[in-house]
Amino acid sequence: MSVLKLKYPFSPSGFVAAAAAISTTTISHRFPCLEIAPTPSSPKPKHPQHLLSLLLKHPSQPQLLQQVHCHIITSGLFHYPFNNTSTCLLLLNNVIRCYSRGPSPHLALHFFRYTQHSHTLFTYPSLDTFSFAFLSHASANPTCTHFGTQLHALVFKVGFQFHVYVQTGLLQMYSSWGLLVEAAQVFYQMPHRSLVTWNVFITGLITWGEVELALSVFSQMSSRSVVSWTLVIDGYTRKNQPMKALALFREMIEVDGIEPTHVTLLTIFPAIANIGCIKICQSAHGYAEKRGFNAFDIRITNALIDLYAKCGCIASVNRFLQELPDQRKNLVSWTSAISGFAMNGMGREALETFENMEKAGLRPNRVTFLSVLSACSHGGLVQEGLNFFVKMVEDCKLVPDIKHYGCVIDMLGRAGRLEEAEKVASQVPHEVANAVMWRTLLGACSVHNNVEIGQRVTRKILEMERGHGGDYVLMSNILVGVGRFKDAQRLRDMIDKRIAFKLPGYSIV
DNA sequence: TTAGGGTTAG
Repeated sequence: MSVLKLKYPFSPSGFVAAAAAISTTTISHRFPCLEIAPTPSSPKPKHPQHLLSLLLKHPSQPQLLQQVHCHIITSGLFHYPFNNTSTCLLLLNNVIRCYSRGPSPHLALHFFRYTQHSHTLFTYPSLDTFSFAFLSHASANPTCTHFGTQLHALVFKVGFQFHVYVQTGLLQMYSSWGLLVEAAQVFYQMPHRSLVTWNVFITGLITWGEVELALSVFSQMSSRSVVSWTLVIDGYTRKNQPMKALALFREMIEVDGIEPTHVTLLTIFPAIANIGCIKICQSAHGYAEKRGFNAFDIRITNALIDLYAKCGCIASVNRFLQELPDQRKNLVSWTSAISGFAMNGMGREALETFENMEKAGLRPNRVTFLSVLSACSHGGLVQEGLNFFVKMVEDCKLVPDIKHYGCVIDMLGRAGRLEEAEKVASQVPHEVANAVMWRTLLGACSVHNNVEIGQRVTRKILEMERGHGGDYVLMSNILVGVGRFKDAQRLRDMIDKRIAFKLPGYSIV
């Protein structure tokens, strides 16, 4: 279950021992920081209250945050014995918090290392519970395991091992690393847990695929919020168990009397799409409409466009496009409609929608191009598709990923232009090429009975993956198509020898 | 202070 190993064995005593092993001097040695002390040439430090006000007013402006960070360091602000050190601590905490919520949370750790310098006012004993909660939030990614582990040790050293916010932060940190055993240890050793603590633990379990465990934890909660319900519903949606997700959704409303939020609806829609039942889709739409969700929230409307398309009801997609004013439509609205036309084989309508989107002044992104390429592929619009690929790269300067290449290969392959498809596949950058891309081409070789390319492609696939039984079956079918029955049988025999797996197909219709 | 997913190849 765990993907990473703790440096110290988990147990409170283990951490206390680890904490004891890390003395003050060791900490500053491990956190080398800038040796900056105020000099006559240093800029005059602004009052910490001023910097704090700026941060609180604009908490999500990365440039401002970095300027405050820079000013604190270059002015040596934390070296001055200000009277009101609590303001300085507030400033320090808010810098860490803003970094932890932004795109570069590791910068919070760089900043923290600076404050660990022996000449600053803030060495770890003066930090408060807020500092530790924000620091563990900033460490919640797998690149920060070394720092986070030491942070846990520090928590023991300063005596916050029973503080709900601090421990919830550590729980989230371990969960984000996939260290669910350690997360469980933190969770079960907490004498008091908040609702958020439970939800953080459930989130961690679901993120790493432990949905049944998550449900078990969920069932132990004395009171559950809509967030708790949404989390487990989402877990079952992701696990491809849409009926279970729907059953939980109903139970939430009928048994616990909890009203869904927009997030709950956004979670339940993919489950309904997975079932593909238009009746349930209409019922969910009616529910959202009645509660006023889609009148105000474009995300709900976009998700409904996607849902109707996945249930095969393209008339409703058209109705949304007509009734939704262009001012309300955003890129996701247009892209969802294009993707909907694509998956329903309506290439021309997808292209027309793309044109309308551009007329409305929106610039396509990579997902839009992927949808339109898929539309061209399914609609047999090869030249148009190739033009779109060129437009994406040359006009819009977007770098294609494996899915875009996959679409182009599929498009050429379906049209029987196998040599060109093979050429594109062989030119895909090595670092992004995958077996799926070659498998797409092998499917096209099977449709067009091309043994020569089929054999080359099969070799390519087997160099990458050997356990996918469908590849042997496809190639074997190609050989049967040209009467090479013995070769076909030999390939089928390889499925057993190489322990490849092929789930037999079935139909309930 | 801490929690929950709008669109993405085959």
